[in-house]
Amino acid sequence: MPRTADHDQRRRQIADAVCALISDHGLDAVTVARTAAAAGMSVGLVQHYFRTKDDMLLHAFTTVSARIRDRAEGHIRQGTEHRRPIARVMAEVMAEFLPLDEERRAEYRVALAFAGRALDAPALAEVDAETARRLRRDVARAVHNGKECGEVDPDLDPWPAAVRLTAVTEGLAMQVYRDGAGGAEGGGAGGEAAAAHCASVIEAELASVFTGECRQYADAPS
Amino acid sequence: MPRTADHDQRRRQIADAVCALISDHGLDAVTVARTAAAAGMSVGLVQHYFRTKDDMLLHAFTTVSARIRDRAEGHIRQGTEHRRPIARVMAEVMAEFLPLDEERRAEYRVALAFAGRALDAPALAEVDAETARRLRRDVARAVHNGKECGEVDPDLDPWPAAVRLTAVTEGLAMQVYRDGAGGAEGGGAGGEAAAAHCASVIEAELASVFTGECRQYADAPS
DNA sequence: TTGATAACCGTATCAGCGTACGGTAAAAAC
DNA sequence: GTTTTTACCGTACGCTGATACGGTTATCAA
Repeated sequence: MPRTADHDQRRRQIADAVCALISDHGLDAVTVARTAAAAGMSVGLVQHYFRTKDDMLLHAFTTVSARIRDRAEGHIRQGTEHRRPIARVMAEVMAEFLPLDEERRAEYRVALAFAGRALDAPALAEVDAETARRLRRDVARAVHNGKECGEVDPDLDPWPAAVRLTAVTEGLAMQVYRDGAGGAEGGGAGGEAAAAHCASVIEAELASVFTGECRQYADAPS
Repeated sequence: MPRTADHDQRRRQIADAVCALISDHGLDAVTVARTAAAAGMSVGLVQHYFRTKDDMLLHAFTTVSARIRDRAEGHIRQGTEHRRPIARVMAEVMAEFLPLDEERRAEYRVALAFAGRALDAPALAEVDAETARRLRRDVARAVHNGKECGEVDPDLDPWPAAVRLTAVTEGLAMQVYRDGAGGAEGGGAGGEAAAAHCASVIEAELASVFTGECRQYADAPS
């Protein structure tokens, strides 16, 4: 066998370049040539790993979606392992989706750009829908689990609750992004005020679902 | 003075063509040539009314944003004139934003496409932010008015409430769009089930803000 | 009637895009 | 070393897009 290279590593490298370009200059600025330059390779090599530009974009979107998903699921898994109150874990997961620092803002820009293009690109739309479905499913599961330990009213239907919680999260993310873009930001004080503000909204929303105390498990020590 | 033409009518005609193209084939499919064809005129005439393509898109976005805004504000105005319970009026306004029928779906596609492009087009972003601000302001006002007639707890801060209500609306719109796109839809039964489902979520959300009965005004006769 | 001005058209121009393709270098197998 | 397969490069090609521009027609003022 001839000369070898780490296929996945290369593809990730390209996907990262795509994301950086989108975040910095928008999806329209993503060309194969620019992507290659940003990834520090030639146009031909990009073609070697992705037959078409659409393949490249799809892989980039799949990658970021997976990253976001994993972060959320990891949060949940760790929370349940440590037997922490579900409402607390959910608060963290929801906050994870808000573009409050520059890193999440970048990620949000990428996600939104792809969401826009997904309107007439079924493959992208499917990825988008799938991640949304999984998130909603996870939240619904969390609410359901909340019943068993007494945080949630046993008569509450988990599905509408999950829909509500994911909806406020997404909607809040949009508002945070729009407001943060225009003016305040810059220093950090404005951002933190916004964070506190959001936290209170999320808290209010969670309080309408997680109405009881966690009676079965004690909070983790640290 | 020479040959005259209705300037605003022409510009609206072009904006409509842009929106139709976006809704049918996405923002990337919008070219000056195609827009001209869709509007039934020549490329040169489009240029006569818009110096650049960006001007054209900006005007189109401004137009649709204004339309959406006016519809919402009209709803509110009419509701307050008829002395209807504020919670009912808000429910209608929020439902107005959900892409439940094909008309709103088309509008939603246009709005989302522009939102995506707004990420690196400050002029578009400003329009987007402005409409969001105004909507939130109107909702906050409605909540505030709710205090005077007894529908809202006097101690409730209208601003976080408005943020919550607009956030769920936006988030719900996204979910409705994504789910409706993939499978069910088609007939209308699925869509109506989704509508009922959404209504219950909105109702739950409104119930957590409008906790009292409207004691000052009677409901309108018809 | 006759300019003058604005509405309107069609096309040329030029840049930037995605992709095809021929070529080179390197590493594994023998 | 030779061969073979793959990683990788640079460029040429075809196409499409936005914009520039010169020309034509219709209307109003004089």
